[in-house]
Amino acid sequence: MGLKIYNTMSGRKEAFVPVEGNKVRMYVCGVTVYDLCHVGHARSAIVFDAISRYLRFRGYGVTFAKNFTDIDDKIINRAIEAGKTWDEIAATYTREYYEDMARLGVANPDIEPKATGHIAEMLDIIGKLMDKGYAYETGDGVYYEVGKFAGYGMLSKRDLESMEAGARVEIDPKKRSHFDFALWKRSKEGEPAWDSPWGAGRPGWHIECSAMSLKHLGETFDIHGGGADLIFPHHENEIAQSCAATGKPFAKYWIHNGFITIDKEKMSKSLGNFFTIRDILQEFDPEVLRVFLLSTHYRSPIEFSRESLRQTEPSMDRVYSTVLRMGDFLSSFKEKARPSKDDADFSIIAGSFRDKFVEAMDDDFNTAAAVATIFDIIREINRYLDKKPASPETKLLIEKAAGDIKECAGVLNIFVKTPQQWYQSLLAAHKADIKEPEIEELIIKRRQARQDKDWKLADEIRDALDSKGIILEDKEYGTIWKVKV
RNA sequence: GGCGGCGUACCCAAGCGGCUAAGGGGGAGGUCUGCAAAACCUUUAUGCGCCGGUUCAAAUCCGGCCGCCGCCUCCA
Repeated sequence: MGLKIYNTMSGRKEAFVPVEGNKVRMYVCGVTVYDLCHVGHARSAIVFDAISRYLRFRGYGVTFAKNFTDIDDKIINRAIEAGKTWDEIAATYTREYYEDMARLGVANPDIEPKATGHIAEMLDIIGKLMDKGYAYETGDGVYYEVGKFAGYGMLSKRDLESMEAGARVEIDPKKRSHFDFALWKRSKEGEPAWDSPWGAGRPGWHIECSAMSLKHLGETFDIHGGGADLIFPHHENEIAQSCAATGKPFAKYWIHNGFITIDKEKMSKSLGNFFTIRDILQEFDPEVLRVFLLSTHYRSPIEFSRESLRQTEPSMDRVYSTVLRMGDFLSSFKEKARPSKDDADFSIIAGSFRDKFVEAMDDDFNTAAAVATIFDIIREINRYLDKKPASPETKLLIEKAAGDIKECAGVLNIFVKTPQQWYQSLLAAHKADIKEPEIEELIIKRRQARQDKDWKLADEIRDALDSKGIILEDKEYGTIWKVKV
């Protein structure tokens, strides 16, 4: 069994076979840098980050490109509102974007092209489309004539005729069809502009992705992704432009992530029902958001709420507690028993973990099922350690299990902190009314009380900490603190 | 109107023709513990929106119905 990917183009899962050898070239539509990102953007970024990491884990040589749309009407409008220049706005929100991504554990793609850095390439494609008769000029600029492209609608499964019938927007009389879209927009006075054979102007939205993917990944590449709302018209238009210009197939696999909803409605800027990534990270550890988003299959909608994020915290705490337990166990391990049936049983279970993880991810990047395999192995480790194993096998088995978890969870870039970092981060995220030194102090005080068998005082200290959201756990080697989740 | 998707326990969520319907959260009972916490064990859907049908076998396929959502305008 190999990797299978749901291809929007065919509407079904297909065996993944790269265009060339084991090289994978993928392009994902990035953000328009005119405002802070919301959790919908976070989902898309995290999903494709996990996909690219998994492809590498599977041994593919991945080239991952993700663009920035750094010139468009929203940026221009934002600049006017803010009394700044369009490129200042783009620079500001590009910087903010990187900050958010870093916190969410999203790696930078290999190539991060910007639209304004590819004007020449865009003009080249527009020229080809004009030469081949797919484009025409009006007083406003250059338009792509969708009726000329036979395959138009193949991705979004719609035909021009039925769309024309349902069109809800008034028709621009200069365009030959309502669905014709701008390749080049002639600029008005005061607007940013680049020279072109069709007058000074700026590019239409869709052409940038055709130009950048073509330049950096070639005419035909493996994976093209983005949010499901980009299927039409953005990706449909990219196909029309690219295929018409090159005469070659464009992307082989189309991957689209589902939306985040709030009260069942799509989270979006225009509806105003969004949380920015910043908003959420004020209250939650970034990894909580990441785990939450990866706990649902990437194509399914996710109903977003703080309540759901709060449900994610204890589940993660379970993993970190066990990581801590394994560390403690290994550092104090003493061999004093012969191999037993417990060792053998655990060996079999632990040995299959990695395969199960891969099986889940191979099935169209089923991160939800993959995360579940981590919880499975966590339970098995605890069950095994509860039996106080101490044979020569034991140490190796726990080391291997810990290593496998680290590797597989690492592919999703989750559970990568140390348990201490996790508790400290939770302490901050929960805005606990107590600092670490104070907690340590109280733990020492309580230790004395316990030695004196002053259970009343020991319990008072514990209750006091509990009221501040701190839980104490008495272990063989001492007492540790955790954040109540 | 056209196209697409969704409805699985108290909550979140896998499963997409065949082992007793994953996993997490929560609840109940138990083991352990000075007491706790954590961990583990047992338990919590004879059932997968409703009604029919196909099949030896259906959350899973087909038809109808109900409810919800998305795209068709910028949108991750």
